[in-house]
Amino acid sequence: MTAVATATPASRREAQKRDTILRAALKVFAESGLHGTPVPPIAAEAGVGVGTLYRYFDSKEALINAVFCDAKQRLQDHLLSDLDLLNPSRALFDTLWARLTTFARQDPESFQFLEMQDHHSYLTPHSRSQEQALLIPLGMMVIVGQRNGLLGEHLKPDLAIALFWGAFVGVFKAERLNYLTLDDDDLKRARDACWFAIANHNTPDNHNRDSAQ
Amino acid sequence: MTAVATATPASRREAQKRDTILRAALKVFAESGLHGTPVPPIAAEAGVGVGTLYRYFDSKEALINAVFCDAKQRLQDHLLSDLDLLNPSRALFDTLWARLTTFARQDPESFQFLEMQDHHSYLTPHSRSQEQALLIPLGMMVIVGQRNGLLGEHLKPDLAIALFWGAFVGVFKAERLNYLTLDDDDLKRARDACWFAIANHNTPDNHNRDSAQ
DNA sequence: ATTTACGGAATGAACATTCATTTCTGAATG
DNA sequence: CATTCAGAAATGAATGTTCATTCCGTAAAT
Repeated sequence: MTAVATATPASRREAQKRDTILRAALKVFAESGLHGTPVPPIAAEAGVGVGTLYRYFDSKEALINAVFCDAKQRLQDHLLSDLDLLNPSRALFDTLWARLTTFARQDPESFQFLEMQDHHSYLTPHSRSQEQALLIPLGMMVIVGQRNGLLGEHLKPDLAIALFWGAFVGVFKAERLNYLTLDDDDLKRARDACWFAIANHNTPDNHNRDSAQ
Repeated sequence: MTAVATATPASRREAQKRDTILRAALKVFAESGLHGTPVPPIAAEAGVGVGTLYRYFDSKEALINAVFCDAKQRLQDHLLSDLDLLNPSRALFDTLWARLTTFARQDPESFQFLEMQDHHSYLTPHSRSQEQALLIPLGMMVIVGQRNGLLGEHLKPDLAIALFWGAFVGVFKAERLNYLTLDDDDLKRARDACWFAIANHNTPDNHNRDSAQ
């Protein structure tokens, strides 16, 4: 039956090819950096001609932005789907950590790409706004958690997130650069350490003055 | 005696110019990245001709390595000088945090440069070994701290360092990218959070089994 | 006077992007 | 059902640009 032979309507095939290129670009960028990577190797990795790549993306810069949005979106979906952030708990924290871990393990290229410094000079305002879609719900979660007495009151939400995200990235970066190997126990301990960093340490009587050094 | 008339012995002036170039390179690299940055702007920033730059450094790659070693050395000196790492205490931790903070504030270019991902592909074995000079003493400090019961036993030293360094970097990176503004109180709170992450949570009666999630 | 340092135009390699050409696609036709 | 054919898609050699590095005429140092 030819219905399946020509299985893919033109528009669908185009979308697929676009995706192939996106994937290839992510892979090559993660390996060799942004400025460092010529366009032809990306096209080769995707199995298309250079000209074809330029049919799908206006420029290398546009490609970088597309890869960025795509990866960020994937992270977002993976992290937040089916999660009730407005009911924070230790279990929710553990779930977030676990999801972050599987993301870093299953899609290391995306994870690494998102951590690159130098794409920031490339990003369009639209790409930048994509960031907020992840940060805002997390921020709300922290706020609710603080109201609940679950998380420490002292850290402003943005700071708590930066601390936590930084620690997570630091651990996986160290692993990637071979400063470290991580087994499952290590990951649980790291998770608990991060929890201690932001949780509420309620010896309810504490009125500790902070003496500067 | 003409020794003072030509106030700067040739070798000294050369060393100075080398340093000027190093500084300029650090600045420009921190602004525009590694691959992204042409050599001529570096020479211009240093106030020398391109040819001169190549008298002092064999290649752009050699320059990058030199900048890296220089910055790492500065960090090391700033962090560790006159510090007895083998007597860990909360105060020592606070001192380290404070020094890290002043480093990030006073020499933001070095701090940012050291955090770049993409220099790793450039580094010579010698540059790489430079890393160890910082990591090993810190690792020893963690080990002693754990023996003392000051730090949690559970984290292997490398992991504790990665966690702490990652969190610190995450916070300052967030500030640099304008996701965050940090006043002195925020920094103290972040410091305390990091401390909680790695400290020993000794309600001394704890024989807590770690129940898997 | 001779050596050494300097600068910046000149060189060639590597790159992002274009475009003339070829290949594919699928609707229309016999 | 086979053929045709116009338009869409794909291609990679060619183009102009940007870059790292060199080289040589000039200036400073000794």
